Amino acid sequence: MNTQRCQEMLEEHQVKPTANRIVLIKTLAEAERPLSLAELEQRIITIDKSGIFRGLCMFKDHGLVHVIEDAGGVRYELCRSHRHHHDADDDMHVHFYCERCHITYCLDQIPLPMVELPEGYQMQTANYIVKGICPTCCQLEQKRNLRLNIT
Amino acid sequence: MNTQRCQEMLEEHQVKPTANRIVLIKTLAEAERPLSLAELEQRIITIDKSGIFRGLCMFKDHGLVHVIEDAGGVRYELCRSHRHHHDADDDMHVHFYCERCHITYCLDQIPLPMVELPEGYQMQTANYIVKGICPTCCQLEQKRNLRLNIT
DNA sequence: GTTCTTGCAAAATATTTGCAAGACG
DNA sequence: CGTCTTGCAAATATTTTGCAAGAAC
Repeated sequence: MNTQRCQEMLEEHQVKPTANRIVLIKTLAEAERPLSLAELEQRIITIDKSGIFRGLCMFKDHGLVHVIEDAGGVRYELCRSHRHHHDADDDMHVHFYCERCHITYCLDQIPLPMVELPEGYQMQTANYIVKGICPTCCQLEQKRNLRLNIT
Repeated sequence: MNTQRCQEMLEEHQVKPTANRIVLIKTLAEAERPLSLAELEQRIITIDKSGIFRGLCMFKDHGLVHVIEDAGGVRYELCRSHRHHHDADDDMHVHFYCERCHITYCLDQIPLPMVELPEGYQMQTANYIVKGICPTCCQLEQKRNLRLNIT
């Protein structure tokens, strides 16, 4: 996503487009998966972690990012939906957390299956995280097993 | 769950039933919702937090507890399924995290909707957390609004 | 000027480990 | 004995805040 578009996106969500925020949203947009605060820190050496943190809080409050909690901690992902703020949005998909390599994958192609909540519960958002072994780690393991059998 | 049953449960899962572990599993069994390490610490004053932590790790490794990550951090819940260890188990249900009171509710009656994973992903377990406002907080808010209107 | 934003340092939390003493068999 | 378990303290890691300097308007 180009700088121009990032700026627009911030404005659409009533967030003043400062230089830092544009960098932050751009980084999130370019990420292939949800990133933790620490990962964002690594990718954005120009902004202090407290600045990244505060930016993420602001984005969260304005419905710009999804917050995903998994075994690796809290991760942030740019929200691509068109609704704003705290409404349930239409860009929710399943995530996969690999217990081996600790990467959280977006399964964009799998929309969140909806459930009927009991009376009185009001949904704002939801997270569906499947945990297990990712294809890469599966393959590695298969190779390793093969090697062990041969030896 | 009585002490006897707790002990059996541990043994069924190949965990040596020490006094501490029986207390821990009993506390989990009596909990009406998944508990965090801090909450367990409050409820079990006789065991040090490191002991609780290590107990939970052991239980996790032996398939005795489910680990649930939500906006309130990591929580543990006794697993009532019959399968052991790392297999996907049959006691998975949806949870609801209240953004207002920060309580995580078990929606026991709602089983986890299953999704078809892309080729190569191997599921071990899954978490589905719906976030929003719980019935109690909803009601409180309605009352508050009512009051404000009258005033 | 006034308000908003930022970086730095530090505080507050939360999680995890080392180690020695004790329990268990 | 030798192994496993436990409590305590401390190390790590993570998240969050206070504050003063600077930027934006």
